[in-house]
Amino acid sequence: MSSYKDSLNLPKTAFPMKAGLPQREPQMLKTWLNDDLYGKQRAKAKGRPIFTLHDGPPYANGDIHLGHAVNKVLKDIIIKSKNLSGFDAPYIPGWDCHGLPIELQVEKKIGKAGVKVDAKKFRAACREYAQKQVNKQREDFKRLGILGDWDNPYLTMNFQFEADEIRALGKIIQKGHMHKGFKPVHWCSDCGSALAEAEVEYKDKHSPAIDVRFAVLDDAAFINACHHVENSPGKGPISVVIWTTTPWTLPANEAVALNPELDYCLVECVGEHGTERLLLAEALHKDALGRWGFEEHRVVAYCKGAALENLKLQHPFYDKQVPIILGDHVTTDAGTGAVHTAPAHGQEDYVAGSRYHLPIDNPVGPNGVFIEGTELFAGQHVFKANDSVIETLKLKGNLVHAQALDHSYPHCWRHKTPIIFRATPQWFISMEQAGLRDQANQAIEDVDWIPDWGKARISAMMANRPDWCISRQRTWGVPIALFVHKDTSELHPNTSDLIEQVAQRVEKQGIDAWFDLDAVELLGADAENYVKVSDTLDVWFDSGVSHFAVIDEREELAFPADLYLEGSDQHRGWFQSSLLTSVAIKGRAPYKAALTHGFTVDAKGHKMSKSIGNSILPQEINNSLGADVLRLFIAATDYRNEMTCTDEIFKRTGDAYRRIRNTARFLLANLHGFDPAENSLPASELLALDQWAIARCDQLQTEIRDAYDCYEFHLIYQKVHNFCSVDLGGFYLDVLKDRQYTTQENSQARRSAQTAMYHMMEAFCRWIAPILSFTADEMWRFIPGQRSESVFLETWYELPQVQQDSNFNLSFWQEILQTRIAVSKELEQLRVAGDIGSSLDAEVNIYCGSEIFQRLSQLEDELRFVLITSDARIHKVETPPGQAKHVVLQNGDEIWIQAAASEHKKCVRCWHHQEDVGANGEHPELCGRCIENVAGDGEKRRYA
RNA sequence: CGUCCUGUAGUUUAAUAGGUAAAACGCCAAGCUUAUACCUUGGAUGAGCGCCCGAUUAGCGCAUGAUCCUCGUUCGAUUCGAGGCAGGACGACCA
Repeated sequence: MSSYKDSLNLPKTAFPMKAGLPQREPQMLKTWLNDDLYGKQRAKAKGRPIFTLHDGPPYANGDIHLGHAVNKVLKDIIIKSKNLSGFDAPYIPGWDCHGLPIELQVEKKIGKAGVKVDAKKFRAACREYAQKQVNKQREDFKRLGILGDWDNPYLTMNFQFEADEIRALGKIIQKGHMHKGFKPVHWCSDCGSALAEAEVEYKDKHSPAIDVRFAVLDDAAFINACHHVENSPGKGPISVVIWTTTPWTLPANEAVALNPELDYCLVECVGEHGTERLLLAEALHKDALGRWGFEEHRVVAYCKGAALENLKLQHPFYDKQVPIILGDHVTTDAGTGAVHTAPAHGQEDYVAGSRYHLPIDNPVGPNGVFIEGTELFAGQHVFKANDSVIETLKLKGNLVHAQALDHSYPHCWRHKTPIIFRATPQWFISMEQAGLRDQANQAIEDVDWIPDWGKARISAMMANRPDWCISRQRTWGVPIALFVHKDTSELHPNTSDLIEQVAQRVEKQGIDAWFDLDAVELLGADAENYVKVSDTLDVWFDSGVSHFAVIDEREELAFPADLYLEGSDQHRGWFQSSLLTSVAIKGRAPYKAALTHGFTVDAKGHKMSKSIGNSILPQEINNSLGADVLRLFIAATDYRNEMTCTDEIFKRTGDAYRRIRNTARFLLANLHGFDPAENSLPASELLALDQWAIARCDQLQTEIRDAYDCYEFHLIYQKVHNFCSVDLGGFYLDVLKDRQYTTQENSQARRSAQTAMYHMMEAFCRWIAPILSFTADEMWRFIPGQRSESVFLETWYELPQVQQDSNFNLSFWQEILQTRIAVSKELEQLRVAGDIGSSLDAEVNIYCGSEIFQRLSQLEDELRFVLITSDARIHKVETPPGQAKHVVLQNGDEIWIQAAASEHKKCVRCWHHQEDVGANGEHPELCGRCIENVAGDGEKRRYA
């Protein structure tokens, strides 16, 4: 009996069932890197149309998290699928290397620049630190199976990048987009320098809170503006009352802001100043009057804030007049609904002030002391000056009320002292000056935003954004390499040439070339009239010019990029900074399409974060399930929304992975002994079922390629997984087993099946390669036949054309499948009753009308193989026998099924129950078919 | 506080100019032992409330058939509109 087992062609393969990905992947990776797979891929793709996916540089600080993995893997899937589609799709990874977070890390180690170490040493330490971070992150990215030019990434701190960034700035100046202006920044008078947002912490502070009169100059005009006046407009001088907790900012007052929509009321009050009329927001007037404690008061008139725009007010202690302006930032949370506006001392005030073209005069010096010439307060520190201001207000009779208040206030994180807002000169890229906003809006139209709501999002941001302040007062950054006149602040007339000269030096020595530069070297005698700008560029400018410093510089990339792909936070970040610089320099967006993905969240839909402790590290998954499972998860999830990450989901993904792997393994195992060059059959000689399998593959391949082209990877996962379970496991491969195992090794019947499986394998390996990269390339080496060293050097597989025979077309097989399902249900009944075990223990009779009979009988006596029963007969009848089970198929066809255990003996070789088992004395345990296969010429199959 | 996005069985995803909401996984059971740490077949449950019981398993009854909730348009809404809830992205505010 066992001797017959040896006569079967059982599956055999060295491709392991157990993936062992955590161990196997690093080995595979080593091979890729040692063999320079990426370089070989580039060489092979040379001359094909270029597809440029330009990498957005992650910040070179800290370990990578799941979000990084999602981003990089999505990029990698696209790059790999584009290469398979016949593009030359290179991948140049990048890193963002300058900026505050690195400075802070380095400060912790060696101290603050300019205090404990000199700036040059500090920058060297930053460079070294950034490089270490890059190296670390690079290893983690590689581990995910991402193929790219890891030996030549772009770093924003590369000398060439730094030089090109300065050139890019030059171009933007040339096109007239830059201007110098003032902007209030967080300022610590103890540090004597600007603070970044991250260096500010909020604590409670004890401040004076005062209400101040701003007298109205033209009472008549004011009363006229009111929409409702009581019987009498009242008596006494009219004032607008503001409330502030920073009295020291009053010297810089340039306006009083009202909310245009808000209702204001004029209140006649009688107090120590006699009778007067005060304006304040109606919603706050009860609170305020309670605070002020007037003996008598009544409302005499009402108006909207909008009605008072541009009326002039008298400054409470200076001889100057300031306008009433309007702004939505004015609220009724506290105060009087009238906001004292000092553009030099507040972000909101600055924005409102620039809308009204108010002066931004800043009377406060870097040490927090009022500068010389400041009337009344020169030489006083601002917080000490609060009392003087209050005294002055009292003297002038313009103090309505004063009290103390505890509130949250920004403090310097180093000195723990309160900080101030102070207007300082800064460089801007103007949105209007040379029409940048309009051009950018136009450029947005020409980009394909995926998903499409990305367009609305970035448009809204573009419409609202203020001028881009590109200057920073930092150490680790690319310099704004400009010379300005020491008196006029004008740019040097030769700025364009000078920038190029500086860029050439930076190209050789890095940014230190600028900081070390003696102006005389470039300007000669003129140097004494000019100063070197010491500001650095905003790091968003760094990455924002990568289209200029990387895409234009690298010959393997093409401008504009076909695709930028980042998280949806980058609509405000990199997508925007890149768009603005590109439009400013080149007049168009740097990308044809911008694709965004969502963020990783936990089971409850909460964002993953270190502090909550709900984050899952990619390294953990690599080491437990393997990077391919992580990649499969990323592909299987619709990345446009938030991506939920839980242990259960990863476990399910692992299950799905095993299904896919094992299906491939079974295909490979059945290709044992098959050499495509020798043994494959032309499509026309394949059995009908094998032709169907190839046609089905072809159909699926079209769907998969479409899905790759639309970046809908989750559909690919669904389709491939369903194909493995439903088409292959549940049907084709199940049916094939008998033919594979029992027919002669080199028979047409078996070679036909192997030919189909071989083509299937070639195609299948490529389908999954962009996603399950390690597994696909592992598999690749087990597919028989001559082949290149990696699937990543290939393009999509061209499946042989099978003719769609009208008798055996897809709908025919659909009907067979339906019949099979119906028969299975009947067999299950027998199984439950204990009549049969395996389906081969049974035989079925199918009764039907003549039309269906015509179709089903096409398979002749091979129908039993499709049904995996020992016998299957079709009967054309008018009235079926009563005990047959009536079934209506999906297409509406009616059949009647009768199934029963076979009464014949079981052939020990093929397990079919046949009448002729034992008929041959030499092989008493075999059926006739097996005897033919063991001792004769071999059985013939035509259909299945 | 503003702009934008998302919400379908336990899980991941489908679907419909507005027309029966589907698949796979998971779960339970069986079969096979010629894919064997695999594979096949079948099945149930998918939302609530109540009853029975010492408790479990099971059983019974009512209502109802998985598109976040509520309204609206419609013969008909998962789909269109409005409002809410929850989560997310980005920003603003704290005078």
